[in-house]
Amino acid sequence: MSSKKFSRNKQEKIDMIYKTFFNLILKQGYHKTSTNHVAKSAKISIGTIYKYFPKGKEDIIRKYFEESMETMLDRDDLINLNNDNIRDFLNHFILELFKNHEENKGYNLAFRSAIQSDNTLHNGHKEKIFNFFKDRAQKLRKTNKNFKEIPEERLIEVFIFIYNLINAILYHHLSIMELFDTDDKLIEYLSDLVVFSLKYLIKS
Amino acid sequence: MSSKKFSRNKQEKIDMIYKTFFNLILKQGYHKTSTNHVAKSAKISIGTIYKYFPKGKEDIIRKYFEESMETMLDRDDLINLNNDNIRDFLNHFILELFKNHEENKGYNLAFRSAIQSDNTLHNGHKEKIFNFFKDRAQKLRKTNKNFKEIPEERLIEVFIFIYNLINAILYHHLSIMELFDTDDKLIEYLSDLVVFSLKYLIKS
Amino acid sequence: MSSKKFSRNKQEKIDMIYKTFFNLILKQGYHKTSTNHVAKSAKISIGTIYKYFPKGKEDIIRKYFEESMETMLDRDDLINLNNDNIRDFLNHFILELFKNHEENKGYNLAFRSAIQSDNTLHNGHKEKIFNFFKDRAQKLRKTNKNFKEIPEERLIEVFIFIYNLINAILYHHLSIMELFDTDDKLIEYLSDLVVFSLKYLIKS
Amino acid sequence: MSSKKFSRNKQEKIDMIYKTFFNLILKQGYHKTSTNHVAKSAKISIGTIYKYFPKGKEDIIRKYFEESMETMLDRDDLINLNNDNIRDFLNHFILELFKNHEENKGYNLAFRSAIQSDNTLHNGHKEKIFNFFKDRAQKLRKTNKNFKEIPEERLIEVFIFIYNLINAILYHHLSIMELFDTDDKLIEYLSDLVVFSLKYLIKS
DNA sequence: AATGAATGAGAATTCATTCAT
DNA sequence: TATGAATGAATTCTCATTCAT
Repeated sequence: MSSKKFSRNKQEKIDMIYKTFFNLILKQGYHKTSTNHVAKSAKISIGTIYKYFPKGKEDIIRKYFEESMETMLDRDDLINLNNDNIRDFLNHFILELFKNHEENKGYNLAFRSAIQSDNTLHNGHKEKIFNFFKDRAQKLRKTNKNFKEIPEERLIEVFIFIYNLINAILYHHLSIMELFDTDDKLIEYLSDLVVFSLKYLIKS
Repeated sequence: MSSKKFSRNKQEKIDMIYKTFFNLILKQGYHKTSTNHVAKSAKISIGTIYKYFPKGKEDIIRKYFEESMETMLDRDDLINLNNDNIRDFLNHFILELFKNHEENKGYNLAFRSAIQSDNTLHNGHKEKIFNFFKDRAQKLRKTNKNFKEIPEERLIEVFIFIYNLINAILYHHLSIMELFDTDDKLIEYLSDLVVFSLKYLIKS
Repeated sequence: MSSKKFSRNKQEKIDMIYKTFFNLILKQGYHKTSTNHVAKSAKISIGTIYKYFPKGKEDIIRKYFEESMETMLDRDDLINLNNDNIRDFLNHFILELFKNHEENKGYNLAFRSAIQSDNTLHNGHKEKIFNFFKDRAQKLRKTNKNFKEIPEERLIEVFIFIYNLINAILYHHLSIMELFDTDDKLIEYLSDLVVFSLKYLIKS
Repeated sequence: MSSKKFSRNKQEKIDMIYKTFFNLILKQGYHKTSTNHVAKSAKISIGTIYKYFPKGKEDIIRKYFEESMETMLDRDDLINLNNDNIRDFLNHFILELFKNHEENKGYNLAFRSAIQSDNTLHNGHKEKIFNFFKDRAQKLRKTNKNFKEIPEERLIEVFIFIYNLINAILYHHLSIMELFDTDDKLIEYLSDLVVFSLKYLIKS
């Protein structure tokens, strides 16, 4: 019971650190946000931050990313993909990315901001994405005739491109949200865009 | 001749600073690249860097950006736009962005990397883009019937979106270049993509 | 006890910084005394100096000055001033200045040295002196007939002049101390000097 | 003829350097005034400044001081001093100091400002003053009965004190000028003050 | 476990001084 | 002689990280 309480406090603190850190990055940019500043803003001692995140800033981002990737991407939707529901899958995938964007706008922007100034982080991220889609591509080529014809490497590249394209549109300079009346129209546009793009990418 | 040599040295030094700075950013990320490090790598004294760029890193990026924006965007292509050559204009515009990307891949990536960690710079950049397209939108609405019907603000937003979309694809996580056999195919894809997108954006 | 030790260490460090800084200024002059040099001499890390004095040298002097002004001037001697004890008051005031000079010779000289090379500091100092004597002048004019006749502004100016005169003699080029056999004779001289001067200043 | 013109240009430049340097010190304080800044303000190249003043700032002040000391103090007034005209001599001496102050207010303040932050300069100054009054004291003790009784060292000290007292009043925090209606009254006050002070100093 | 004072390497920036032209 | 570009040591200041309490 007491350990439960403790662990809730611990998680609360960790969440507080995430929240404060990413808020500060949004306000000031990554390299102007210091761990000491985070500690002061979050009213948590700098010692505690280093207890939970021994490597400091890098650790905060890496751990947040690991948690959020698990939440966002670690599902088995792709496995059941077949000829008939490619469009459904895409809609579903894009919707997930979009929902994640809406819910974690600040966090994700901060993450991207951080990744840009830290090559280690950037490469870790790329590797993670690559492995994720490599796994999915392999499964797809085993279970789906259409995909068997596409070389594995190409399939991975295409998936990554789609993933990046959607993210780029959602995050890049932030101007897109205001261009569509409703979220549904945006989702529709993005799905159509991906289908449109796939034709070029798969065949070329 | 002696004065010529002087001025050549000056520009050579400035170019050397740009080159070294952006190379280092590409290698190490923005916030790990210090002015002193640039000086040492470029074999130029730190004093010289601060002579030409009194505010340090920020100035290097800002000045490079100003120069490259002028080179890249400051032309009058849009003025001659009429009903018949929208597609030509788009092709031309995308080609320019693409050529700029090819020639200045390192510089531009570094610039984007830097912009992500510096909000002042980021806002300056956004403002510059906005003003550029505001000017173009106003000219277009005066000379072209089709555009007159679109509100100025919307037109600016759409242009910015297109600009960002292309840049996002060209720069975002770097995976696109390997997906197309030839540059022409990439350009074709991008043009088609923009035309495809415009339908959604203008009407919505 | 542990908290006591903490706070004692803190004040000890601050005092050590003051002591070292002013000693170095006395030896080398203000602008040749760097914060790093102070840190090294005081065997305190440069970070600690900036923790307690975030604006560096300027802060050290300003804070010391604020503390010493409070110690030296922030008393209510002037309030009880009446017709009969002007001479006593003067003796007392001069004695205070003199004691302060004796005890803090190094600090005060350093402060004056610093003030000469820093206009911001100088103006802050002048303002502080002015406000101090403005307050005293206002109180005096309310409670003392003789002073009521002297315009407030004039009274402030005269007080400041007296204050500066004494300080100038005590600090300016350091030659006075050796001219008098005993401190009492010096104090007597200074008091007589002020009384002598007041005749000129009040009437003119 | 051409050499004459040159030498006038040279002196003009030197005067321009003095003027600019001391004006900048008055505005910004000594240690914030850089030689490069002087060069830019005076529209004289930094190379030229170092031609005339090879040791930089220190040299500018030292040379100006040497010139101004010669102008101000290098006269034989004291030699003819006798019993009857001590008061006249004092008036004359004070008037000289006062005139110098009026004419070179900026220069002198700057000089004092500079001296405070540079111990070499300060010591040089003290030595110069000491030697000047040593010379005068020796002459006086040879020619004047009254002074013979005062030990040479003491006489020098008293002279220096008087000199410093007047200067302190004239320069110290600048508040005196506004306290007297006319210059004559100020001079009178200063003379009386010195006579008043001498009684204490000579006898003690 | 939690705290936050303390550390010091390293980044940004200045400025006296030199030297090629 | 005059110039001012170039230099780099020295300075100010920041911030990730440690460790005694």
